[in-house]
Amino acid sequence: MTLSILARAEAHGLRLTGQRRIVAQVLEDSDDHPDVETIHLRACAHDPAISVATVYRTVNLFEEAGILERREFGDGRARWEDAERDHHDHLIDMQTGEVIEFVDPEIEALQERIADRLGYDLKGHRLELFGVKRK
Amino acid sequence: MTLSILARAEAHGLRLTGQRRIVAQVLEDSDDHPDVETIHLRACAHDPAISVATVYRTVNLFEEAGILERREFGDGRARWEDAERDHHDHLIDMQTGEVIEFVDPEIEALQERIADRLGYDLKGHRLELFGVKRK
DNA sequence: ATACTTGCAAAGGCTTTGCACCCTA
DNA sequence: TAGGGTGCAAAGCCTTTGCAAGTAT
Repeated sequence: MTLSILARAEAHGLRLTGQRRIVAQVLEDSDDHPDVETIHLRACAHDPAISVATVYRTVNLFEEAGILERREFGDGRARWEDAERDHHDHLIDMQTGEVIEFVDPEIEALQERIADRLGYDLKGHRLELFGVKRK
Repeated sequence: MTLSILARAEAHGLRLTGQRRIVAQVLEDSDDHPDVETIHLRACAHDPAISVATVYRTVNLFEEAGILERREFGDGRARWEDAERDHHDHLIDMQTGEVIEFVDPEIEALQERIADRLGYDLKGHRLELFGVKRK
């Protein structure tokens, strides 16, 4: 079972303000990897008064609590997603910025093996493949 | 055989100014993944008058020419390295920012297979594993 | 009631760019 | 010489932060 973002925030003892509930809901409803600007835009649909600063503070807070994960796809801004989503990796189209999610069973094993070889712990690991779509 | 950065710049018809020669030399001599600030610092050892703006313009120019490759390790600034270095991947310590280079033959095959499956061309591909060192 | 949160606007860090001057080919 | 390059400082973007006012517990 997986608790909702809000439930996990509460479990972490975080204060549940109206703004945090909204940001949590927005990310709960997102299947993509929204940046702060996008999250803010979606949050404004619930409460037009919410500020970008609060969105920044909330996602950072949730990240520290292990509720969200920050992604960097090379376009200079952070993307966010629920840390409890099923593990998957990303393929980024360096020309269009498009993000493809995929799962490959071998990658799981490979990542562990490499981390092991190098003495690293890949909890919360990610794989990023950068490429361009074939014509 | 692999031409020097400077030789490749010349081959691309780029104008070889004093500043570009220096930036090329600095990167030729670098075994790490310097950011612009670091490149500028090293360049100043050759010519204290070189400006950061020129370093930015030069690395971007060299990237467009396929001479250098830009890396993003999640710390908000770009790192640069010779595009002709032997292919390798990176493991980034998310706590210290340390960058480990490594090569794994299976990754080569895996990357190709995944790219193939997804219809992508991974020329100039990269793998980034994010983790923290085991205690 | 108190400690924490928010909005606003200013500031920070990295990168790009306009402009006048300078230099390579 | 002519077209491109450089330095400087200003501006752009994304993100963080100081402060006064507001709010969850």
